[in-house]
Amino acid sequence: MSWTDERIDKLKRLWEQGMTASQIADALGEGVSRNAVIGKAHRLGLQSRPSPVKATDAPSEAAPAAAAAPAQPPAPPPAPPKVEQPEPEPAVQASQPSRMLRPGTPTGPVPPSGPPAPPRRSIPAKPSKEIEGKTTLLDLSDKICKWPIGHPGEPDFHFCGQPSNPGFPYCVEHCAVAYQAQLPRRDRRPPPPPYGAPRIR
DNA sequence: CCCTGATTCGC
DNA sequence: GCGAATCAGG
Repeated sequence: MSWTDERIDKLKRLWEQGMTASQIADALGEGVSRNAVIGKAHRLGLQSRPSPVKATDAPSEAAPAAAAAPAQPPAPPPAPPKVEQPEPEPAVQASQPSRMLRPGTPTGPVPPSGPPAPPRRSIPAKPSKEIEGKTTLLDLSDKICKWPIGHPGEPDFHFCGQPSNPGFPYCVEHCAVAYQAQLPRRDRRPPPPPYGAPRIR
């Protein structure tokens, strides 16, 4: 397949929107590889994005040096999984599964001392939600609606937290928002995907 | 293993 | 110009 203006345009938009090369690749359709996307993106002079590999660092010997501070984490907001066209909705999402949602190394309580901790009860270590009243990153599971409320970085950013629609990352309510085929508004079926709805892929 | 983007190089 | 193969880090 060739790079028509149309496809190039789509590539640009999606790339700048923060989609990964492979996501863009299969968004562009069959016969487009991740490499093709990356190659084209580079040839187009699109802004390179944080790569896992950034070698080309040749410090001779003494080279501790403070690593550059990551001003902005490389997690721009891809939109929630629409079935078809992107549409300005909650333009925020916890996109990739565990990889991106991973809270990172537990910086938590440091077990300092020798004596083995006696079995504590009475305080189930599950403060965040019950106390905060908000569903945070740490509360998420496959049973919890991960629909973002607010925007990442904002102080009160949290997640919906309702029981998720089994098989879906969101509750029924938000599934209805997230999964919308681009159909004429007339015959757009109002009800959200029911249990066991076929997964789109 | 999976993923990521970057680069190379034959076509 | 294109993209598979390869590289290299997460």
